[in-house]
Formats: sequence, structure tokens, C-alpha cells
Amino acid sequence: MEYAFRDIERKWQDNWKQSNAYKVHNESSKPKYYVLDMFPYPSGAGLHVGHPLGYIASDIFSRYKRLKGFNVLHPMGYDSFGLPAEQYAIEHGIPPAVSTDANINTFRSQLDKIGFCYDWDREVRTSSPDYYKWTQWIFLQLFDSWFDRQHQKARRISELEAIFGKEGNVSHTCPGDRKLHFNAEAWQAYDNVRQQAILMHYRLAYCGVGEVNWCEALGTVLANDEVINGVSERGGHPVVKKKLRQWYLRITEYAERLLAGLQTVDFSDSMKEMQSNWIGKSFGAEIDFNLVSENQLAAGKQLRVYTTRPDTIFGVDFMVIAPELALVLEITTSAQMDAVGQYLDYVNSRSERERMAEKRISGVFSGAYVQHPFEDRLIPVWISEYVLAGYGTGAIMAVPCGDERDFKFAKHFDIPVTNIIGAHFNGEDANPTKDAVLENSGFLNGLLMRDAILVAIDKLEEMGIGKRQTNYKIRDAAFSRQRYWGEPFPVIWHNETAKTLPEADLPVLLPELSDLKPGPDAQGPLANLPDWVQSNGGIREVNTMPGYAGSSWYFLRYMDPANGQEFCSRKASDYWGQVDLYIGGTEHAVGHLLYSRMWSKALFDLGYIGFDEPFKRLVNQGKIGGDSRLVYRIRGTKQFVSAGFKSQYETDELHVDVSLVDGFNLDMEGFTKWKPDFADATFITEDGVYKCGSRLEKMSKRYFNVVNPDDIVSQYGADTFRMYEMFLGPVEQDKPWDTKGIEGVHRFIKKFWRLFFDAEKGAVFTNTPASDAAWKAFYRMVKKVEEDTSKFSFNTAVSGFMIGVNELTDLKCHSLELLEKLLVVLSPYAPHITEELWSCIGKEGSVLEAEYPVVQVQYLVESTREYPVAINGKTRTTMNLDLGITQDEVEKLVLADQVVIKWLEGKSPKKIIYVKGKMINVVV
RNA sequence: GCCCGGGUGGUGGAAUCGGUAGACACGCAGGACUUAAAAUCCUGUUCGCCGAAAAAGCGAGUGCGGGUUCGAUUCCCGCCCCGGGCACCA
Repeated sequence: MEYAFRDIERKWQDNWKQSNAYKVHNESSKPKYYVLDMFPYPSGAGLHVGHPLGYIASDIFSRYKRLKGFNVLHPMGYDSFGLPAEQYAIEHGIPPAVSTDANINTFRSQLDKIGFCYDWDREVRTSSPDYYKWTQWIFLQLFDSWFDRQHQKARRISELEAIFGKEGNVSHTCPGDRKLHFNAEAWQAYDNVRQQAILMHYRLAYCGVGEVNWCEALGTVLANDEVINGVSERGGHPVVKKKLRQWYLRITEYAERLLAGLQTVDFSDSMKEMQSNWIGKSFGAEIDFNLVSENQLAAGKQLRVYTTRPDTIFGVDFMVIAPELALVLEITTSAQMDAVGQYLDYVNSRSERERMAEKRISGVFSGAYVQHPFEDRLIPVWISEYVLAGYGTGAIMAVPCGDERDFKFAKHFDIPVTNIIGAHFNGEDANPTKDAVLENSGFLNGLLMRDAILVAIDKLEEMGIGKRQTNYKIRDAAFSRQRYWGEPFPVIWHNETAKTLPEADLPVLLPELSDLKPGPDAQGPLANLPDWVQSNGGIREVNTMPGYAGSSWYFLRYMDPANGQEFCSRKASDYWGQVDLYIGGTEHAVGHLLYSRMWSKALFDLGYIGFDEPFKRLVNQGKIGGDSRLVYRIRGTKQFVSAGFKSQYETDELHVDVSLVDGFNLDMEGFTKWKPDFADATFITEDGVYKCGSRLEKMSKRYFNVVNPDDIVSQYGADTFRMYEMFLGPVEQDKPWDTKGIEGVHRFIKKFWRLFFDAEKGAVFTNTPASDAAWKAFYRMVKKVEEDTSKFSFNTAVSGFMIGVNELTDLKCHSLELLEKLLVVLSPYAPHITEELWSCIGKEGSVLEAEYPVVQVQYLVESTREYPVAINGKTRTTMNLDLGITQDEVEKLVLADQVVIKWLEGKSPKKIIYVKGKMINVVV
């Protein structure tokens, strides 16, 4: 019987579908395990071989866990709201709902061919009303909540209102407006509009006017993580700062908990670091300096700065404030007014992009001074764009001997530099050390800088001119988009007051709209639907939610996907709990992962779920790159020269479709038929062969280097494809796709098949018992595969299978008692062939229900009778097990392949080193 | 500039709480079976030296240069290179 993988795989895929083999129940006596993939955005391009890498890894792990006795939740769905579908609609006139459905169908058929064990009954689509009803509902919960800083948790707005009625906001500083203070009487005296405006400053989802990232080309605002180097992440269009009324998530309130939570989860170091950099916590002090200026407006005012280095207070040579601060005009003297005005014009003329692209040293003196708090010294106040208005207080104290930027500024404007760190400062460069002993520093003299930080803060606090302050770089996240293809907000505006819709009115359906042109005044397309906008005497919010809204909680919906009453029942989320294993790319480090962590924390605070970190463990799969093929056209001709001779000509490099190239050899006939341009191409070959050049780059249509998994599956089968993707290298690693190596894995699968069936003889499996040698080989393999699988080292696990099957083949082992165990171990990797063989050898049910074999240690220990022994490098004798080692210790020795045992002989401890059954080295 | 991660045969990659470097696979070379091909199987394959060849042996070898150690791909110090992230955050 031949290994007819096409028939086998189709048969079992149909069978699984019909029998609902992967159905998962929320009731089970087994322990639970939740394996989650980052769900895909269903793009029009379909899947290439890079996409399934993580899916295959998670599928293998899910199947493995299932065999080990866990009730495994392993769902899949689609992140189907978002910009690309809308862009596609604008360009091609196809409604997003239609193209999205078509794309999902393509994805589904591609996924099905690979044999995943998803429970499709639990599929979610973020663009489906059944789903986004609950996205809107969670938004309402965030809107109805505020963050209690004292208890570090979200609470209901009604509780805040009660507090305001009793004591005003004395205990709860307003996060949206630090200067807002009122008492109970004042609160009660405010009218409803005023009260609502104040509450808005506290809500976790709020609407406010702020500087946002506006992308003209996309016609929408973007969150900070969607902007990279001043251009949009999608499409690379310019982004400018614009003041707009926008919805935000008050994620800044969760900065501390988002940071602290990283300690409790198993993410890679780099992932944790990216997140903590984004949150950007720093410790320091805010210090008030008394202003001295002839400008009347500055009289009696202070300049408040933020610094992480209060120890350098005696090294301050000038102050710098951001040009955007209102204070600028209050302090500027009449003599400097013109210069400052010109400078502000210059700053306004520069876009965000220009500012970042060329960091010029620029600035202007305000004419004002501040008084140094400890010395009789006036310090000039400058205005410069290198100080950011949005961070700290928007003002700094500049210490040129210790800060590079301050130093360059001082040099540029000839400001004298005070040295407080003695020989650590060479006059040429600033030195940001904390290890210098302070000089010229008054009461701090003689202190080590890192110790002086606290001394200085204590002194400032004592004097009442400064206080400890922790700052975060993270900003509140823009939560509205001026787009169509997203969740509508369940909000109606009555003049300036936002009213939310009751739960019973959800979902607010996204109306059908054929023309997706922007609405007036930078509003989204929904503004073009007057009938929809007018509602109950109010006006609907016409913005929609951003792409990350739906993806911030989808892992909860999988637990209880059909629930019409709740987003997810508490019973379901208590049962499934945290995602035990989350697999996805690093590109979501500061977007999706932060937002979903925040939403989880808010839902936890409000009592809707029982855990506040959604993902216990995160594994980032690498990207699979394309291996492009290049041809070289002699400039101005239709003649192509083989790579070996290209240096002899002036050539233009062109990408050629990888399917037209075998290794590096071009199919010249195929090439001439590929595109009309090349129909009359001629070739300069190397002995009749045209050699292509190659380059590793992103897999993309435009480079003609995309490999479709469907093609691989139809040529080699899903089982081979699955194992080969794993065999390629560690899952976490980026790597190029190379189809050539797949032969090796395919040979392995065929070899495995031949343990059961021979092409001529038919069935070769037997009921005779397996030999000890066969069991030995088998259990060694199981041990390795099991260890590697649980360690996520799938590539070496595949090697383990290859070694094991080679050994069993050499031993001519066809014994059923062994082979059926072998099927179980292999089934997570190659589910189709193992299922087929399971039924061929007459086993009942499915290999899915089987039990994972337990490694029998005695088969591993057997070989450990004698070892040559080396003492201090010299081979001396042979050692038997009677050297005082117990059987127990030997088992450990063998199980670990290499174990150090320490024991006492006389006085000095010695160690034995055992290496792969061959040698023991004794070190005295 | 700062912070991570990484440099191992022709290729993808094994092996690191220090212990036979190169597992497994690709490719390549040779061979068996075959009229032939496909498929399958076997042998060899880090480099250099010695040899007609085989066997055996010798020497070097995990980016470069030092160090610790009986022993270093693994630990320490100093460089070089590649990949990723952040980038006026005071």
C-alpha cells in the first residue's frame, strides 16, 4: 500500500469536520489548558508559508497537551475590522463586509488544509454584530469607570459622584486636569453640564481635545504605536500633529500596574523591555524656581521643572522651557519679545517629521531669569524645541556638564558651563555619570552623586520647593478613528454632553454605506448619513473605534462565544482563566498586548473576570522571509546575463517569480512566457544554464517570492508541511523559506509509513512482541520528543523522530504494541497519517483520545554497565556500577544523559561526569 | 547614541548551571537496484597534513584578541560584525 497523502488528508479532514472531533466543552473533569494564536487580519493576499508557523507550533502543543490529559481550548477567529478593507473598498468599490467575508473564506480553506485542531464552533469575527455588541458594552464599562489611585483600581463613576458630593475632589486628583480643585459645596452647585465635563476628566474611556496624530492620506487619527518615525505604520503616509476632539483610553492610569504585571508573566526579556520602555517610568523630583522678569505677568510665579537628577542642582546653568507652554509669553521681556516671536514662528513652521528628521540646535533667550534656591545666582531661562511640552512639566533645568543635549546647547549659545564633577568632566563632552563625588555643590559637596539624589530631594521637600515625582512616557491612547469599518460608539451627543446608550440598545449596528468618502470637518464617513446621525434629539458619535478595540478582549469571547446575555460568563472565564500559552509576532509588543492587558485589568477591577493578566506565557514566532531570485538585464537591451557574468556589463536587476527558478537555474522558456515584456528576451548563459542571483527579503507579492502553503500541501501533504515548518529551525527565530529541504522530512514520513505498509507486500505490522533493542530506541525517542515538545524545541523534536524511526527501521521493528504507541507520540506533529494508520491497524476511536506513553526507565538504564573511566584526563580503567552509586542515581544519570554526582570519599568531594554512555571522568 | 538578541561546515541548524563540537536534515560525491528514469537503500562529506588508496595517525578549528580551568562554542575582559527595539522623555 502506497502512502497516498492526498486521499488520506482529505478523508480525515472531512471526518474531523463531520464528527466535530475538536469540539471543546466548558465542563470537564480534566485540568484546563488554553492555547491561543494571535488571530489574523483577513487580508486579500491570503496566507503565505510564513503565517502558519506559529499556528502549527500552537497546534502541536495543543494536541500534545490533550494527549497528556488536559481539556485544551484552542480557538481561532478573525480580526476583521480595520483600515485595509476600507482602503480596498475605496479603491475597488467593493464593500468591506463583502471583501472581508471573501478573504475569511480564503483563509479558512487555507487553514483547513493544514489540519489544525481548532474548535470552529467558537470562531469569532470582530466585525460581526454579535461580537462588537460586546466590544461596545466593554467601552460602556470603561466609560462608566474611573481609576482610584489610592487603591490602584478602577471603580464605578457613581462612586466617584458620591465622593464628590461628600468631599469634593480633595482625595482624588483629577487625572485630566491637575489644577482642578473643588469641594462638596462647589460640586453640588455645579450644573449637570459642568459635572459631566468634570467626570469626563476621570473616565477610563473619555472624550477630550488634544494633540493627535492626524494622517491626511488615511483621513484619520492614529495611536502613538501606529506612527513610526513620523509616518503611518500602514502605508507610510505623513502624520501631523493636530488638535481634535477625540476619544481616548486613560491607559496612563494603569502605567504602574502594567509595569508591575510584567513581573508575573512569562514573556521574553526583549518583549518585557519594549513594554517597559514604552511605559517609560522614571524617578525624580519636581522643583519650583522663583521667576525674575520685568514682564508683569511673571510676577510672583514659579517655574516648575522635572528632573531625574536633583543631585546636579548646583550645576544648573540655564533653564529651558518648551515653546508650546503658555508661560513663554508670560515671562518674555519686552526686549526679547521680537526674538521670541520669531522663534515661535520658526517652531510652528516645522512639522513633527522635520523636527525628528533633523535635530537642529535652536532656541531663544526669554529675557527672564530664575533665582537659584541655594546660591545667590540668577539663571537665564531659554526657550527651545528640544524640550517637549508633553513630558514632565515641559520645562527642565539644564546641567551642561552632565547632560549631552544641555552641553551642546550651552556650546552653541556660548553659555558658561559650571563643573560640579571635577575630573569627570573634561570640558569637551558632558558626562552623565552618577559615580562622581560632587564639587561646587554647597551642602552636597563630597557626596557621591547617586547618594546625593535623595539628600537633595529631602532638602527640597523640607524647604517646600520641590517634591518626589514619578513620570511615565506612556500617553493616553487615541481611541477614535474617522473611518467607517469599525465599531460605532454607543454614544449620543446632546450639545456638549455625551450620553451613552443603555445595554438593551446594543449593538449599535454599523449602517450600510456605499460611498466611504470622509465626512465634513475631518469627520468620518458616517457623518454623511444624516438619518443615522440624528437620534433621539441628539447626534450620534460618528467616529468609530480603532482596530485594537476588538482585539483587546477576543480571548475572553472564545471561552463563551455564543453567550447572548454577557460578553463572557464569569463561570466560563473562571474555568478557562488566563491564556496559558499565547503565540504571535513581536509587532504587537506595544499595541495590542498593552491594550488587552489594560482591558483585562479594568474588567478584573470591575469584577467581570477573575484575573488581571490575560496571558500567562507569550512566545513570539519568528518571521519567515522570502528567498527572492534576481535576473540581470543589460541596460537598454532585452538581453539577460547570468549572475556569473553580470559584473562584465552594466545591468538592471529584476525580480523573477521564484516558481520559474529551480534552485538558481532559471527556466528560460517559462521566463519568456511569464510577461509580454520578456517574450523576446535573450540570454547569456553559463554553459547553457542561466544562474539567478538571490536575496533574502520580506515575503511579498511585489518581490515574486511568495510561497503559498496550498502549493506545498498539495505537493507533499499537510503532515510533511507541518513537520518541515518546525524542522526549519527554532520557532522564535526569523528564517528564510527554502522549499528544497522539505524532501528530507517527506522521506521521513514515507519511511514511517513503511513501518506499517510495504508498497508490494502490503501490511507489514505484526503481533510479535518488540525486541528490547526496539523498545530502547523507542523510549529514547519518546523521552527526547516529549522533552523537546514541552520546551518548545520543535525542530529538535522532529530530529528525534527521524533518529527513532531510522533505528526502528534498521531493527526491522513492525511490532504493533510498539507502533501504536509511536502513533500517539507522532500524532501532534502529523495528525493525518497517524489517524489513518490508527484506523488501519484496527484501533477503535481516534488517536486523539489515546494516552501518551509513559517512558519506561528500565529500557534506558540497560546499557549502562561499563564505562571507561578517566581520572584527571587520563583513561585508567573501567568502572562498574559498584562504585557506590545507587540504582536510583544511575537512572537519573541516564535520564539526563549527563549528570554530575557528588559523593564523599575520604575528605574531598569528587564528581563524576557521565557522557553519553561512554566515559566517566573523575575530578578530584 | 542607548538597550536587547546573535555570530558554529557548502546550507538550515544540534550541543551551553564547562565535559567526545558539528546531532538531524539539505546539498554534493560515489555505489547498489533498474534497459532507463522515478522511488528506495548503502558509503563518504569541518579544514589541513601524511599517503596510489584504504585503514590509522598528526595538527588546527565554534567572529577576532586575551584570561580563568585538568578541560571553554559555553564563564570573564577588550574588540569586530549582523539582526531587532528605542531614540531629544531631562
